[in-house]
This record gives sequence, structure tokens and C-alpha cells, in this order.
Amino acid sequence: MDYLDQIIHGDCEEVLTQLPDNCVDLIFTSPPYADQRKNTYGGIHPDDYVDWFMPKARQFYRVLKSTGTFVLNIKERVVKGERHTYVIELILAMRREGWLWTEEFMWHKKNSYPGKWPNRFRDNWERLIQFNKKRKFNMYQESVMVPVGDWAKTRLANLSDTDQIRDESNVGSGFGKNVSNWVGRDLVYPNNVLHLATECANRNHSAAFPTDLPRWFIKLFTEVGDTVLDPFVGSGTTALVAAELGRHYIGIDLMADYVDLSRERLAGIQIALPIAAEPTAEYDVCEAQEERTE
Amino acid sequence: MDYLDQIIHGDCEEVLTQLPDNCVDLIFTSPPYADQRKNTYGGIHPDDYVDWFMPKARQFYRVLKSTGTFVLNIKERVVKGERHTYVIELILAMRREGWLWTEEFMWHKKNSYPGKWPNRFRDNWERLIQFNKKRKFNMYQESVMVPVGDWAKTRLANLSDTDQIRDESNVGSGFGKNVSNWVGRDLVYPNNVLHLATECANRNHSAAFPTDLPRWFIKLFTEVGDTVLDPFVGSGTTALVAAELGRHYIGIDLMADYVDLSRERLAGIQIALPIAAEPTAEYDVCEAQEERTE
DNA sequence: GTTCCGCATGAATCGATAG
DNA sequence: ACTATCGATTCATGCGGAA
Repeated sequence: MDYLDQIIHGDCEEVLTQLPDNCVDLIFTSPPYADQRKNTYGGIHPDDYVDWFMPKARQFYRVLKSTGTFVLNIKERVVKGERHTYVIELILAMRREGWLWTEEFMWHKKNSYPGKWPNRFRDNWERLIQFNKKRKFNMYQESVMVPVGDWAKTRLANLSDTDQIRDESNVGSGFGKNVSNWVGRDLVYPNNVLHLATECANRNHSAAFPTDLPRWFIKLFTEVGDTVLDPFVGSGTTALVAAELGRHYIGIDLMADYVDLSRERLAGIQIALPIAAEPTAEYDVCEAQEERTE
Repeated sequence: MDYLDQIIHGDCEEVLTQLPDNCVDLIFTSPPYADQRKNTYGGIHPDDYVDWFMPKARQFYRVLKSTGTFVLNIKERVVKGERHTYVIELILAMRREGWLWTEEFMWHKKNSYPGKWPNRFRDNWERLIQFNKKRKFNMYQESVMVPVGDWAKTRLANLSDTDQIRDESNVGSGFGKNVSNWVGRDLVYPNNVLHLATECANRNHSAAFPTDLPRWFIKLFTEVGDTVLDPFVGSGTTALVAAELGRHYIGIDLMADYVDLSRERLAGIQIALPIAAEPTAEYDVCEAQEERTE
């Protein structure tokens, strides 16, 4: 399989035709935003964005396993004082072609660019749109668990009588609880809001995201030995993180400069295959907790 | 003007026909979400949601001033494992009828509903979609400025009500104290992500959103003496906050029980209204300062 | 008048079972 | 096959009363 663990130079729409069906477990990508990166991708006009994207999405659909997931990092730009609709139109177009719009995660960018405009504030969030081919897909929730909040320390220290048993009495929703179930539980499941700062060290890559962003989704949707595809790999962050986590990567980019940069960054990286089963389980945990307790 | 400062019982689509054109500065509302609140509003099927909403939106458009703003708090529910598309379809429908989709704010709900599912995490955010009639609209950014710095960050993360509500009981004394210490220094504009917890403790009613949510938008998009409309006023939170801030309110609800509750809650608050007679430019700034520096 | 601490609550969702 | 109902699961917060 000579496409595995490669950074490939070319248009992903064409490159991907060389790949077999159902060979990828996760597609994680941050495509060039509309009208951005004019000097690199030629600048896709917002009105043309869906038409530009969908032929590529068809290749994504073909190479993605039925248990796989496609995570799209994107945000609509402002055009003539309005948020442009190309992102939500893209969601509708994807659904028309069979994709399931499973979820929309929110990336809260803790440090955004400063600025002031008369009619809007700084934009501190981006979308991470999750698409799937089937309702049943692989999800490894335990790999991204975070420490329980500080409330638990005092709450669970002294349990009341009602805490010892399941408390059924509820208004409406039939929601019961048994607090004693939580005793000794250190980790809880996260939610669909990610608090990450944008990476300060700029690498000439205009769509740079922090390594924790692909890391979280790679751990959530793949296992060691799986394959991660980034069809707009840019400076190679997704591929780099995948390799570090013992996943195979496929990175594609149209710009030769980015391809060179990605290959350079990946040169020293050995894919950490099965040996490092749970290499950085603590990493995200600490990161998320730090934010939460502030 | 007998519609001002009233909680009106009825369907907003009909009630609003009684109001003149261009009489409202801000519409802030959280309509019943699709298939939610079945026991009160009957439950609108997700597939019918846009058709249900748009006739009401036409009345909103008519009564809103051209400099006014419409802020819609909403979130799509999950249907058959997918996020339903009624919210994004609503945005497209609104634009087809002349609304501008100016911005989408994020409400990060710090305490979300518990639960665990094999294919998704807990939902910790909702949309606050900003619509306008014109590119030029009233926005008073200084009224929601926040301090910068470490202590400010924790304060911003906890815009919570406890201190503010308790301070409001002492309205009149200590108003605007030490404000001059803070004006002009260490202030920064906020961004489009709001971190607020839902209010969930035992009151007689279920407040759908915390008071800080309407408070922030009322201060941002209106001045003292302006008029705020909530066509799905529910337990009256929007009207209550508007009155506290010296704005006129118009609250409408279909459910008689909610109307009674809203009127009850507003009965004790009407003392705050006379202040509205003397609007000052500094009012909002001072108030914002006081809340944060306490 | 503060601070501390217990606790009910919340725009939920899935899968299985029943009609 | 397709819809309706039901049980199971879960975590952080603000409020109110006590100290």
C-alpha cells in the first residue's frame, strides 16, 4: 500500500481516485476557506464554494469506511456584513448525497486575533462538523475522558440518604439518579465544546490549527493502526499527530511548498505502532481540566 | 401606547398585527424548539418548523425598526442519530425574505444536561443567531466591555448572576461607586462566545435561559428607553431584565400560565422603570462596570 | 453580614420493547 | 416495516438554608 504514510502532492479530487474504496477510518481536514489563501488555492469565491467542494466530498465518501467519520473544520466568512451561507448550504448538499450530519462540535478559540469593528465582535469559535456514512460508526469515548469537576470532591465526600439510592422522584422527564454510583469515579466524558488556543508559533500556514484539535478527534474516532486522511494537509499537522498516535496517515496538498514542509516535519517521526497503545492518555485530560477550573 | 410594558396573552403571530410598523428596537426570544415543550406548546415537528416559524418572522420584520436587531436563541435536536436541519433551513428562509444573517453567537452552557450515548457527547452549546434588516444597525459595544487581565478572565468566565442578583436587591445605594477607577483602563471588547450556566435551582418556574443572556444582548443592542420584544416570553425573563435595565418591554405568550407567571414576576420590578425617564450615555457603561467589579 | 454546604434540576438521547 | 412508549444513563451549577 504505497499511499500509506505519504504526503502526496496534487489535487485531492484527482489523487484520491488512485485510492481504493473504504480504506480510511477518519478524514480530518480544514479546507481552504472561501476567498482565503488566494495566492495558494486560487481563492474560491464563497458563492462557488459548495460546487467546488462537493466533487471532492464524493471521493471522501468513497474512500471512507462505513464505520468511519469525516470531521470538517470550517467557518463562514463575513461577506457584505453578513455571515455567508456556504457552510450551511454545504451541510445540506452533503446530506443530499447521503452523508449523515451526526453532530457539530464547537471549537472555542481561547485566544483569537484582536480587532474592532463597528458592527461585530471578534470571532472566537469555529465549527467542527461531523459527517458519517452510517448511524453506526466507531467511537472510542474512553480515550478522551477528562477529570471530574471539583464539585465532586465535596459532593461525594458526604452522601445523603437520597444519594445512596436511586432517586426517582422527578418532574416530567423521568430522570433518575444514583449519586453513589459516582464514588471513586475520577474521569467523566467530555462534551461537544472544545476549548483550545490557536497555536502561536506560526508556520506560514494560513489555516493552522493547534495539534490538540486533530489529536482529540483522532483519539476519539480511530484506534492505533487505523488510517487518517487529511486531503488539505497544509503544513502537515494532522499527519504529524496521526503518526505520533500510531495511526497511518495520508496527507494531500495542492501546493508544493506545503508538501515539502509537511514531509520535512514528518521526516523525523516514526509511526508509534502498537507498542505505544495509550501513549498520551493524560495529555488532553490535563488540558481540558485546566480550562474548566479557571 | 398601551402595548408597552405589557405581557400579552396570545399567539404572537396574531398579537403582533395590532402593533404598528417599526416600533421595536430589539427582539430577543427563545422559541419552543422543535418537538420540545410538548406539554405546553404542543410540540412542533422538526419537519414543519420552518413553515411554523416564518409567518411569525414576517411580523417580527414588520414591527422591528430598521436599526433594530433580532436575536434568536435556538438549537437543533437530534432526530434519528442526526442533527436536524431545521435551524439552518430557517436561516436560509429568513434570508430569502430579506433578513440579513449578521452573526451567530455561541452560548457555551457550562452546565449541560447529563447523559451518555454510544455515538455522541453531551450538548454544551446553543446558537444565538443575529438577524438585521439593514447593514447599519444600533450596537453599543462599550456597554458590554469586559476587563482584561487574569482576574478579569475568571470574572468573564463567571458572568454568573449570584452577585448581581443580590446587588440588585440593594438598588439605589452604592450605585456607580468607584466606577471612575475603571473607566478608560483595562477594558476590552468581548467576543462572540458567551459562557453562562443555565439556572436550574428550585424556583417556581423553569427559567429556560439565565438572566445574563438577555441582559447582555439588551445592553449591546438597545439604549435606556428603547423597546424590547419577546414574542415567546415564557416565564418572563427577557421582559424582567429589560425592565431592570430601564427598557420598555413587550412580552407575548400563548400559555396563560406563563403569562400569569410573567406578570407576577414583573409586578415587583416595576420600580426600576421610572429611571428610564432620564437616559444617560454613561448608564450602561457604569452598570457594566459595577457588575464586574463587585 | 458572610461563608459553607447540601441538593434538585436541566430545550437529552438511545435502544429495546410493544402496538 | 413503522411508530409510540419506556427505562437507563449522567454532571455541573445556583439557590437556599445553616453555620
